[in-house]
Amino acid sequence: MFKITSQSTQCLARTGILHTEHGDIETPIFMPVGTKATVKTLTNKEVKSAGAQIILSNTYHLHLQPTEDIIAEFGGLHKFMDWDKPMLTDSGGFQVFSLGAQKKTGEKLSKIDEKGVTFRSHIDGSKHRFTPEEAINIQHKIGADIIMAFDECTPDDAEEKYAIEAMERTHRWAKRCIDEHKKNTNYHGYKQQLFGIIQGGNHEKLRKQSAEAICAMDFDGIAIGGESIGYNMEATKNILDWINPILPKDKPHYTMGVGFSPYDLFDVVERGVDMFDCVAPTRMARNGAIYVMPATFQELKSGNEKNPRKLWIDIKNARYKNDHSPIDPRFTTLPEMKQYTRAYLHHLFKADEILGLRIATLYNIHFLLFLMEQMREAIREDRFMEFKGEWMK
RNA sequence: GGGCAGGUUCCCGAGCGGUCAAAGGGGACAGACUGUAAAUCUGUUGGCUCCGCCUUCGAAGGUUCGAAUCCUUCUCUGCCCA
Repeated sequence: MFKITSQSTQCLARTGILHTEHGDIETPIFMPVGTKATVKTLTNKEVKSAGAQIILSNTYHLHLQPTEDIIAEFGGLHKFMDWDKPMLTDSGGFQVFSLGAQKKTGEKLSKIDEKGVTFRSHIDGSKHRFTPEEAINIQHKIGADIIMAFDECTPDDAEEKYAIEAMERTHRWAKRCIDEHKKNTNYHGYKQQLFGIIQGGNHEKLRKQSAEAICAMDFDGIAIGGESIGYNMEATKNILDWINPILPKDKPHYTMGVGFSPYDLFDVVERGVDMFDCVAPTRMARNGAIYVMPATFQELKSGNEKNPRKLWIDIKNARYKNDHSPIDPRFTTLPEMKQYTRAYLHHLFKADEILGLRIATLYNIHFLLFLMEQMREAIREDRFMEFKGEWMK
């Protein structure tokens, strides 16, 4: 189901093909996020034109709206949303974390116990219950090619005591997910693969322990989860270094939530990661942040940047008001991008015009996916580290 | 010509004797965004030699210890009656 096609001699980077019944995925790959059965603002055709091979959706969101039963009646999410390529659903494990966080109001929208999680809908406040079994059943009905075990996403700053608790619960839930999935791996008549998720917070001992436990189970792929992954790149690199000796080489490795800065992609690919997803490119696009090539960023950076990994411009900045250049003259692989000037995109954002969100989203997704294509090529030609070096200098 | 309502910091708009450099929006400017409660959120938005001082609420004059707030005249805007 997963075949490695080339292995770097310089680092752990590798290329591979992940086979699904809706098509093959060339890895390493970035997966755009389409939480509610849409990559926000884009049509499927546009998502494909950007180079997407697989997209994500979310169990929790689709369960609330339109519900898995509606989707199942269509024969699954592929048909419901007319997406014929591979798809992955997150289990709702992340919402245990994000809805469980204290918001301004002080209310928590999720509560965890051994059996599962009780959620309060962020839409209407109604009460919902997820157990590992329920999360798998919903994902069966939704019908993504790859489904995720129901886990407990550990906060970046979790102390050891809580990290152990969350990790051990995640392991027990992982086993329950496998048992439930085995009852029906072909709900809609095609095979669904199940990936397990490693937790353990920022603790070396726990990460290794979790890797051992998850890798020993019968999963089709291994995901590395937790808030730290992606959010804290130093921690992410450490965690990957700790667990890499334990990870099975012949299964796909998936870091959940990586892809905020283009630089982050290099760090995980170098460490043998095959798949990753992130809401950042689409969300940031909607907020006016547009990825640019390193040389372009050097030209345009203001000096006020707080984030050292920043590799985007804020098109809303006044400086672009009358800028006649294309968004990034160094990045024009999507032909229509040549025709849009910075001044025009700036105007669309300032005027609250929807087209601005669409152009920016298409652009950012394409940027990362094109970068992935170049990375795969570099790995195949065994010059990944040189390629990385060109970007980092 | 007569009557009424009103002119507030970039805009709209609160304030109606001291706690007012003046609420709240908007705009502008900047920052953030990481398995999407996100076309969202945060900060700044008169000047300065910045724990304080100066200038500001249509204009001028006045009352008062003290006025954006009260009085007088002028001026401008809107509506109504001739």
